[in-house]
Amino acid sequence: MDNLESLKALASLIFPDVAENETVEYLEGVFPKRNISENAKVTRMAPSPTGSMHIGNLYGALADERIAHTSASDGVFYLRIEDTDEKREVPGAVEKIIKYLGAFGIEFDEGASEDGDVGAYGPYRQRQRAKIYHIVAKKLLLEGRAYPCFCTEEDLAKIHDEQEAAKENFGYYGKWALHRDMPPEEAIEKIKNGEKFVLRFRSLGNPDKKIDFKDSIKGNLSFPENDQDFVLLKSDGIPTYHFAHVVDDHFMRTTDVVRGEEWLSTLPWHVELWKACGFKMPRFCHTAQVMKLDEETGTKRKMSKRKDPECTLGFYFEKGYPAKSVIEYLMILLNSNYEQWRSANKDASYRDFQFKSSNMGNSGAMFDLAKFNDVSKNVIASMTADEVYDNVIEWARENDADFYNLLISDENYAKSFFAIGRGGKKPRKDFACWSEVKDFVSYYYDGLFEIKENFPENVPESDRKAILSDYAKVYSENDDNGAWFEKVKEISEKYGYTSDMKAFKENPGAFKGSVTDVSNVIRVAVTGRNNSPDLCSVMQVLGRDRVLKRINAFA
RNA sequence: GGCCCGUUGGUCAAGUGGUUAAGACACGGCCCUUUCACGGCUGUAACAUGGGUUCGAAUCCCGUACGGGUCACCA
Repeated sequence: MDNLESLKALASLIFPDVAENETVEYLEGVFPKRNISENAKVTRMAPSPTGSMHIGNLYGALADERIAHTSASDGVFYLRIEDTDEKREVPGAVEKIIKYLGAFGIEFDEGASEDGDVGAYGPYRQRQRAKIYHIVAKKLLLEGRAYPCFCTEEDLAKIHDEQEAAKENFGYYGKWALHRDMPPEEAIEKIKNGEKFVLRFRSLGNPDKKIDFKDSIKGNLSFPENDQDFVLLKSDGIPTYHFAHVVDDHFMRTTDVVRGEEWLSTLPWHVELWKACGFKMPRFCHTAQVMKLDEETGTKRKMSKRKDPECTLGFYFEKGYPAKSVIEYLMILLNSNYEQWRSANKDASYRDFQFKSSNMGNSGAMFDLAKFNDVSKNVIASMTADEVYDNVIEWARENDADFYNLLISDENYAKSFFAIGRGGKKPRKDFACWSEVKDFVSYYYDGLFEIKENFPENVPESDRKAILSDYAKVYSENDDNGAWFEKVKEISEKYGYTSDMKAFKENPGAFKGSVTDVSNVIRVAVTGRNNSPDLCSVMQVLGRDRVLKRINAFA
């Protein structure tokens, strides 16, 4: 090859930062194969710091984390920041990502962190890795697998238009690849003239040929070989995703690339690039997207931050859903057999579940808020009163200062009403998130107490007054459930409301009403509503003064 | 439009040539019950579609429709 010398000249012109001895072999030595057990998997989360996190990011992160940490005790899950797009970068996004994931209990073994990079395979922020990409790019250039392209945006738009007119595939490839065969001397001259350029991959693929590929989730796939001369390095010398992916996942020794299925369409690019670089490909898991039913069109679509509030992670914090609820729900979406396992292992940590990428669904699961609420109710139902109290005040401190002050004004009081119906075998499932709590417990506080619902309609006002004044006389704060109900029954019978529920059900017309009506009279007076947990327990928590005051207000 | 992926009740799904086609959420009924919640029992409801292959197809093959993804110096 007589143009090897000019190729070398071109390479040193483009990569003045790469020294003679800085080669791919050198990098192999700097980032050696990881010394981990055979089954151990290395996965990564690789977000771009361009905006707020959404549920899809968390879904992916959880999949990555579980795959690494269930593979072996020394599996590695790391965080790499894909900050190659300077224009779209949002300041502080990295910290936010780390904070949010931490709040959901997802922690990294290595990579970018709030205190800088941790681990031997860094740096973990791509803009700091420019030299590494340049070393690999130089090798590709010298081997004829990369070339500079001087097309402007307008040139590319023109190609696109021509392709559209000719009904050919879009892109920079084959005969459309204008600068693919430019002699190195000419390129050198253009660069010396200060012309802007990108570094493109020189594809040797033939789209008439198919290649087979095995994905850990999708199974066997088949697609045409790549023929696109896609961009490796942008004009600022920073790599595109495609090039960064191959270089980083190789030198960070990722064993399993877990990413969204939107990457499936560029997989042929990556396959060819891995080969061209001479790197051994990792395994790939292309995960399905979290979908949402569009109310307007009735069709499935990707979750959208604008249309779906539950899409952003902030939603869960604002509503006060426990992080555990979100994780539980995502685990159900991620691994189809998780729910079954959970019902057999109620108290186990989700970390004890044997996660399998082959059990991941291969079509997009719809996010179902009703189902999620049920999951969350189960999570909260399994908490102790103390845990509920701690969680509620933590949420209220951020979101409802008045409620927070009420709760902390008497901790034991609050804990005693959270304890009602809790801890038994069949716990109540009253709320799915902490923002629902206030309305549910408002009647425990005089300042929030109000009559929200009407007294039973079939009880005339005169009866109502009589019932309440009778009950006020016999009420004792020491009554247990049995004693309490006996008193209610007695009053019921006295005023013609039967306590024989069976008889009442068989022939409701024969009675003025039943003991249900009588207890509801008391219930409305005491709680302001028709529904409440066990009334006797509620009154025990409220205490003698509040109960009598409220009853006497209507007696 | 090209390429790729997908399609089992309203939703999440099990299922890999022979099943009365699981289970969960939601919805209805019944039971339990002082209301609500919980719990128990129970009901309605599904293999997108047309052709093949086969004794036999949700399952294998081909076509069609529909949905999704992608076609940037974004990831």
